[in-house]
Amino acid sequence: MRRGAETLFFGSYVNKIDAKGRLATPALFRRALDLERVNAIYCIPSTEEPCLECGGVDYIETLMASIAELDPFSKERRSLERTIAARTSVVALDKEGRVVLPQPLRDHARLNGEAMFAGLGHSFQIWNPVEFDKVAEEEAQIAGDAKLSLRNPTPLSLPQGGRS
Amino acid sequence: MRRGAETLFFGSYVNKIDAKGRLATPALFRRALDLERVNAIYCIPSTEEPCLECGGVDYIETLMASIAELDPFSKERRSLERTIAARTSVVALDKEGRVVLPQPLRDHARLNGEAMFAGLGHSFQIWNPVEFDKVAEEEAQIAGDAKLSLRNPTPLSLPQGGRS
DNA sequence: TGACCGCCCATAAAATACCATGCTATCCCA
DNA sequence: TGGGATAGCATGGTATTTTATGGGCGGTCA
Repeated sequence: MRRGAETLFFGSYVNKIDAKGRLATPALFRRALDLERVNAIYCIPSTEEPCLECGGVDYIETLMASIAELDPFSKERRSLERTIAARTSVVALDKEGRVVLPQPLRDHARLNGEAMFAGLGHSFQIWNPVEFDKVAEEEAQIAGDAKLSLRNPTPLSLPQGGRS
Repeated sequence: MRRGAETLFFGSYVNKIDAKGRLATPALFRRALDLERVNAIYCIPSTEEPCLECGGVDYIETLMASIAELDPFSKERRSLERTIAARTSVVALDKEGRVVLPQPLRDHARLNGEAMFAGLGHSFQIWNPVEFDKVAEEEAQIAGDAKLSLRNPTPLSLPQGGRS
């Protein structure tokens, strides 16, 4: 089982979409994906934002597994199955690691000339860079407050002793 | 699991940044990093100061794990994931233990000719030495006061809570 | 026919591996 | 105790590989 930070998605990258609609997946993300197993990424249009929720086969399996734990006849389960499984696109990579996003996905994320990959750990998102910038600032504000409530907060800046 | 003082980051070091942007990681820090597992350091631009919060794979995993404990659908969690995972750069070391910091990181920490590594125990920071000196005096004052109130006045016991 | 898709190859720039040098602190042995 | 050998480290330059990006070509399906 692939576990550990080397299989996580970190950082953000802006790549171009060429005339044929091709978009290079960042090299670091390709390494985090288990492409040996399935040479594709799984994309779900976000229900809340103009972006795509994406991940590799591990990601979609984890998602489906958590749905499977719900009561088979519950309303939640059925609506989750519809909004997730049915809306998920499996997008294959070419030999150079590029994907061609189906038109509905491109529309949802309002993509034109370039696309931004934003790492989220076990998954990542694809954004129009302009749209991402719009939410980034407000985002940082919320995160700044939330950070204080973490059990293991980010190390603060107390310098230890002098310079040697 | 690697736990113990030999895996902690202590001391401060100033190294040069060469024409290609390469920067040697201090040898003692390299030993504290678990480079066998992942040959890289993880760098996050500090939201509060012109410096980079850095650590090895253990550091980022601890951070991500504490975020993972939050409600998966809360706004706080999403914001933290985006401001931390998406802003984190995974920077590989070359055979000599040097890193090349991406331009956005160099800009954030205002680095030019040289960079300072400041140990923080489980993580470390990278500063422009000049900027560091600006805050060092004030910080030493706070740390000095805090130490007086500790029952075990060792650097290891400095609470990670607040720089108030 | 024409839009589209999967495959192949080309290329420039950027990232990375490889090799070399000089300095410093340490060790060893006379 | 002193001085030469040694090992580790920061640093510098060069070669090789990756990576993002561009385009071509034949097949397919409506």
